[in-house]
Amino acid sequence: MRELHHPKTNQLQLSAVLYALSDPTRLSVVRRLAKEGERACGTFDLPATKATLSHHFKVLRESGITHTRVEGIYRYISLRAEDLEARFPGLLQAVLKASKTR
Amino acid sequence: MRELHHPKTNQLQLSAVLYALSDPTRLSVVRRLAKEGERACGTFDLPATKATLSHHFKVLRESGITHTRVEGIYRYISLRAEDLEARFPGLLQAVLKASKTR
DNA sequence: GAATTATTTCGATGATCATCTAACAATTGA
DNA sequence: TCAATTGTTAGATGATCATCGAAATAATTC
Repeated sequence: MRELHHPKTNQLQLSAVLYALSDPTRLSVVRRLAKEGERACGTFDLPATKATLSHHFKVLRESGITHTRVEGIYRYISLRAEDLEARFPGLLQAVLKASKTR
Repeated sequence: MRELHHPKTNQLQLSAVLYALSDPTRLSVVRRLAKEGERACGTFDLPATKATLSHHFKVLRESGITHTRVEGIYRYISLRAEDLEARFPGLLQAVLKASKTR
């Protein structure tokens, strides 16, 4: 298995995080993770092909918003909520709250 | 003078706001406005041509982050801090705070 | 080992973006 | 009216992006 790259908490870039969150599909993923916790890649019901979703998961992971855990045939994605809170206090909660007011 | 378009507070789109803030040049503008208040377009000391800055000011205005006031030969830009707080509570403050930790 | 399942990667496409120069528009002051 | 100042707009360019289908990778099961 290839090693998956996860940036360290103190290396997270605000611009990259904001950019990642600015895409509606990726924000949907983040919301789902916040509400329901860790999920396998294939369990998001979103209007995009698996190739497109894989791309979005990569953007989220490389920006430091999510963590991907490989287990057998699956890849489980989770929010790096504590890391985000440590690096950018209040940001994730504000975005999640804002994302509810459509 | 042309009328400048400013979206209403309840129409602000989270995606557009996050996207606008994800650009380092635009974030610099927002930080300056937050710290020093209303400024004319030409008084930002940023490494870009006036055409490029004008583009960034437009993105900020159309996302609802800033307000542009025309006065004579100048255009004064200010943060719509109250509107942002009303629509997306805590978001601006979290971003501003995060932008200090390089 | 072959088939199945989950996901990534490759290669392509059309769209959007930041950036620039140059031209334009609007206001003010001489 | 002319010149100077401030800022926008037009048009172009190269880069990046979201998206897709198809091929590839990796793990599991038969």
